Amino acid sequence: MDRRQQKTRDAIFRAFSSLLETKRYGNITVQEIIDEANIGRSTFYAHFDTKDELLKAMCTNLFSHVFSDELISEKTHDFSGTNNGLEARLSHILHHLKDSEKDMVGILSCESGELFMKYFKEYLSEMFSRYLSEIKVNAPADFILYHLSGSFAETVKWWIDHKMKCTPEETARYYMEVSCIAGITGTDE
Amino acid sequence: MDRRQQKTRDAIFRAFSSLLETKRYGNITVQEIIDEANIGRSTFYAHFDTKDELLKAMCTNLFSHVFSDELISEKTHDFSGTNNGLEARLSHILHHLKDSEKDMVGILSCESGELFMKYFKEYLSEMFSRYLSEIKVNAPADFILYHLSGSFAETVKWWIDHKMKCTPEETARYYMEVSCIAGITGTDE
DNA sequence: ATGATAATGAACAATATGTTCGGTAAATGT
DNA sequence: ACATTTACCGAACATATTGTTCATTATCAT
Repeated sequence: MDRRQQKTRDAIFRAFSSLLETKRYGNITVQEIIDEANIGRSTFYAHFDTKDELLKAMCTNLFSHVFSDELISEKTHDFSGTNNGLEARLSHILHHLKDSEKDMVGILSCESGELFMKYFKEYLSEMFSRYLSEIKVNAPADFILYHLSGSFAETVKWWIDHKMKCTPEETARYYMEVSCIAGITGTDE
Repeated sequence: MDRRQQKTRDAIFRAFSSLLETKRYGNITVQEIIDEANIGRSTFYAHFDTKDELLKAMCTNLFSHVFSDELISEKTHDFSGTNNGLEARLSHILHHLKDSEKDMVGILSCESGELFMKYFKEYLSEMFSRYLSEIKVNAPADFILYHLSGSFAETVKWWIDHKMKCTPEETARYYMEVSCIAGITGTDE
């Protein structure tokens, strides 16, 4: 990719991220992003058609990082043996999220949080579905999946709202405590 | 309250609700609400300073209805005896929500859902706090509360996304199944 | 060096915002 | 029934945002 594109793209992301720290997504205008990023009007629209697409791109960036281990371990199928249980995996995800703390706090602010959570849950749902067969709960499978993804996403939100003061391990522990999957280890087969 | 006020207020609510059926909250303009409600520009601003306040007012309306039994039973303290357990209470809330199905679907659409959920969880959190002492889970109390409110709100969302095809009772049952409060009855004392 | 690609900035029409104000119609209460 | 209060209207207003276009300039890749 052209260095110039990368540069402006980064500038836009940074500007957006910075604005999210002080304003709600819905109240941020394209104009402000342009001003903050210090780029030309037409340049912005050359990169993103809408504000929503910018947010989506940002989330995708983040998740591709956060879930990168997931994808790798899925591909190499080497997560069956050692300490790759569900709880450890959740800790892992939280660790990655902590790396992006600054962005997270902003993105999760109110309205944009809705979109973020939506995308986040999609990733989570896919992950949890691998454990579904182990779960013995008398409810529809899609409800269980919805619940697990949703409540873990909520856990992350709680964690961030509390300035990530707990360690990822503690947080993952709490989630397991409160979840109906307490018995699941994910270390089967 | 002046009949005229009530009339325009209703018109605004109806217009807003109707718009939410086809558009996302963030993409709805005040202008559209004005046109749909067929009122004067200044009239809208005489009622609501911002779009957010309109949404908030709508949510408050809804919840005061949905949680009305809650408040009554709390006041009269007569929910200790018979079938007033937690599960029954949750069913009750779902029943009330079903009455407002049309509004719900709209409000929950994406961005506005975030605000709706926020307000909803505040009510739920207050309700769940009454059961907190009974819950034996090794995690911070505020986390548990956050989790219970959040996951029940998510349950409602799931329910609505599925066109409320399950009965409120089934839905409440699923929630209890999947929740860490399965043992709680709420019929103590 | 040069052709290709990206950023610029200004200008554009179209729309949205939030406010003001005199006039009109309807409600209230006595 | 009447006078008074109150709400609505609608037009006009300055201001801001949006999304697009285009000619110009700067930067990149090779």
